[in-house]
Amino acid sequence: MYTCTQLTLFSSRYKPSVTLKPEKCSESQMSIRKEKKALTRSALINAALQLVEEGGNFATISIREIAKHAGIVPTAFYRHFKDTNELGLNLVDELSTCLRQLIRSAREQSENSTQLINHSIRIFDEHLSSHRELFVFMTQGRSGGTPSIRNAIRNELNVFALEIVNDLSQQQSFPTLNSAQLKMVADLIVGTLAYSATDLLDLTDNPVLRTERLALLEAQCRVIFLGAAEWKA
Amino acid sequence: MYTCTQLTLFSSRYKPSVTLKPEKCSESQMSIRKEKKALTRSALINAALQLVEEGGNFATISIREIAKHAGIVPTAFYRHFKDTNELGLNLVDELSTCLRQLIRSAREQSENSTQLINHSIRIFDEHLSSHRELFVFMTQGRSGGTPSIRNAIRNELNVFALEIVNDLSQQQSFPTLNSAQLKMVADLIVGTLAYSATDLLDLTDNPVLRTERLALLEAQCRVIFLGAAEWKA
DNA sequence: GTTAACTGTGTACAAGTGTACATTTAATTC
DNA sequence: GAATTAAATGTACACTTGTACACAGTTAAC
Repeated sequence: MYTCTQLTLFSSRYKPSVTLKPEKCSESQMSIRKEKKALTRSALINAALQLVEEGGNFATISIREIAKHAGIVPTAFYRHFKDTNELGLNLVDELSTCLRQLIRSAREQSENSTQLINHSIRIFDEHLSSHRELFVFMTQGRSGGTPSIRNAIRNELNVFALEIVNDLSQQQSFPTLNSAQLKMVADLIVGTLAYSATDLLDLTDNPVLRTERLALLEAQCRVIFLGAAEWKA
Repeated sequence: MYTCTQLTLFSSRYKPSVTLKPEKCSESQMSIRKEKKALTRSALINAALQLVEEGGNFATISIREIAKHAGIVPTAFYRHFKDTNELGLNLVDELSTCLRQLIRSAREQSENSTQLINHSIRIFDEHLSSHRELFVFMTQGRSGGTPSIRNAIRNELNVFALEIVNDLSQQQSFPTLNSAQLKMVADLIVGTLAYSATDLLDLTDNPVLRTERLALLEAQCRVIFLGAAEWKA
């Protein structure tokens, strides 16, 4: 249907795999030492995410807690991160990769664009479930993180919105809108998704209410699309 | 233009003044003791809000910190609240009053409904500034608070949305929508406002970007209204 | 006026925190 | 193989935290 040509948006940034596996580093063979370091590093990242998912607030978890969960001694933490804040910024990088995967999955499914909203929301939902920890971190951090983390997350959501702008303009969903107006609409969509995320993440073990919430989100996206189509300067 | 007749929604709940003054308790003359207690109680509440506004995360501030800022000894905290969580639930009550004032102000201004969105957003903006602490707490707590605080905030935002439904139906803004559909739209509006709040609160000392963000919010609300008008089952 | 109730004080302690520093262990380099 | 480098350990210390407990000072009740 269309090709991914927004290289300019991302070519400058490398992000590690979101799978959080021990950083395979595929082609380049690492030295054993660096390999082990990368291993405990992602153990720390995973420990932090796990603690966040288990109900902890990222702002309150301590270096010692993280280190314990990662199976290392507290002071070893400093070999990898200066701070919990610095670790948090790395979590944002994981989030970035995850969001990009989300966009890619949504694009694959959107061949038949008649049910575009349906499809996209289902994919969003699946990502919420399969990367719960990251999205809990995202929703927490966007308003409750340190200033630098808040900014980093804001930035990722902005990039996400720009991706949506790209898609909307390539599919000519709203021919009457210029790119600034498309961005405005995309921001509204992203905001609505992010806002819903908080609710959905809290409904993990209540399938009925969760489905209801998803239906609400879908209707709201439809309203946004209807409104965007009607927009006049 | 219209009268406030949604008594059924609120008649069962009393909320203290949001001004956080020492709980005047107007008509009933309190005993001196209870009066003093109420005084230090709101000193604790104000201390917590101040700490939150000064950049602290509510989840991380300690009983000792709050007590110190309130000018009492740490252990005296327990005479008023069992927990920081219990204090947090009281902050939600303050928030509730604040949101109700917001609705009321918006209604007073909405006599000429031609610029309804403009007016409402300006009022929203003013409330964000004059009750910064409460809204910082709200955005933090909605996704990063304890489960009970998250629920309490969710509940308040739901009540807020119901108020909007009330207004929309009384003004017959969208004659084609039934009340469930109006609620869906109101939730979208509330979500968009809440999402924007996080951004706006971070732009307090950057008037230029702040104005931009407000313009974005206004455009987005317009999209929502356009879409709601176009909605068909 | 005495007694009882209650808010706020002061002390105390065990548990948890960040982090400096010296040490051990293992991989890389020569 | 010896020397070097770096990751992880272990110990240590000065905080901060929540909270139990005994106490003091005031107000309320009788």
